[in-house]
Amino acid sequence: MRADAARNREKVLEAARELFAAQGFDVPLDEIAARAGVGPGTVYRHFPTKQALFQAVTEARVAAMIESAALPAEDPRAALFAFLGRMAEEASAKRDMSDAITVTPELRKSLHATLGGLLHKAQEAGEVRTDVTATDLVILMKGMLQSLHEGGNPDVLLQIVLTGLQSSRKP
Amino acid sequence: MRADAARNREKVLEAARELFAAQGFDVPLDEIAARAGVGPGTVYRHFPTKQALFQAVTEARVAAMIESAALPAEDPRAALFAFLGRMAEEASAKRDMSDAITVTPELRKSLHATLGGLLHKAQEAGEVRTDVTATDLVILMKGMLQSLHEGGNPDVLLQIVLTGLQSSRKP
DNA sequence: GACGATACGGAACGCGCGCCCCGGTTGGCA
DNA sequence: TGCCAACCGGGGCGCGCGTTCCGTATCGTC
Repeated sequence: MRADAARNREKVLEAARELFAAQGFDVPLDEIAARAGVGPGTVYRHFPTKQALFQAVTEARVAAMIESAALPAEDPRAALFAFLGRMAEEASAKRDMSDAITVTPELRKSLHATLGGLLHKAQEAGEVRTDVTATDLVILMKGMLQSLHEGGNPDVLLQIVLTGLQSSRKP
Repeated sequence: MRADAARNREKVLEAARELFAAQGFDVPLDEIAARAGVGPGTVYRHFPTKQALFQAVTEARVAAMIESAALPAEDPRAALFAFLGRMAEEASAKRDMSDAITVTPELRKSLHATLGGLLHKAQEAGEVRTDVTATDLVILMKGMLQSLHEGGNPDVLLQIVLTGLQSSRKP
């Protein structure tokens, strides 16, 4: 690959990172190109489609999140809740996290699998209500993450969901 | 107004009711016109804009929901939860309920006011966590209502939110 | 320094959709 | 029954956006 090609590819990725994070998947591709200081055609030389560019930007962050979930094997409930908290944190800072679940089937599947594992362990330990499925959880989180961009208080919303997930053991 | 004009207006409303309910606000207006058996121009003779048609379809249902919230003055927590349940029920049957919050500022304000009243009473009674605002609740509900259309189990999702809303009184 | 391959920019295309306009038609009053 | 106003249908416009195409510029090699 030619030197300037590599440079432009990096400029495009940089611009895409910023704009996807600020405005989500819906940002026009021409805007990304303009910010990168290149033409739209150049973007398409490096990425076959807008979705591919989006995936290139988001999949690393999602992968990092998922990896971080595998580390601590202590309390299953804490592990699940920490992961959900991490998701909320990421999503309230960058608008593309919630879109990633919708736009890219691969990322959605990865998240589904990870959440499913954490959820199952927490349920086996009797810490989380057993009528929730991994699919429910992904969907609920997607809704909540989107809510974060509309002015909802992140801490409160997350707390509501986390509290609601816990098993209702009658005192 | 001429007789056939009134008839067409009703046919448009009927088609709009069905299609907005099935597909949400994003359904093309031409599709509504086709289903009503009229041309797009006819739709615009009766409603100045697509949004106006949407509002004409949804505002009656929202108003009915809001009225039903004023009736029972018993347990404040039950009143709030019943209303949220009603919202969830309506939204899982008709896809336009969640869009109504987004698209029509008036309806959003009505809902905000109603939810605010119910929430405040329930909070005063110590039944609901006090760090939640009416805005948070509207936003959270909107996210949850949208989640209902993506395969989430309505009962479970609603239960999670309702449980999470309750005051955490340590047993 | 020249030449071929590679990459660039941006104009242009196709498409979908909200919205408008106009020639033809229909309803209801005199 | 005839006439005018109201109304209808649908073709068309404007716009935004993803994507493609091509003439031109640039890189790297001989």
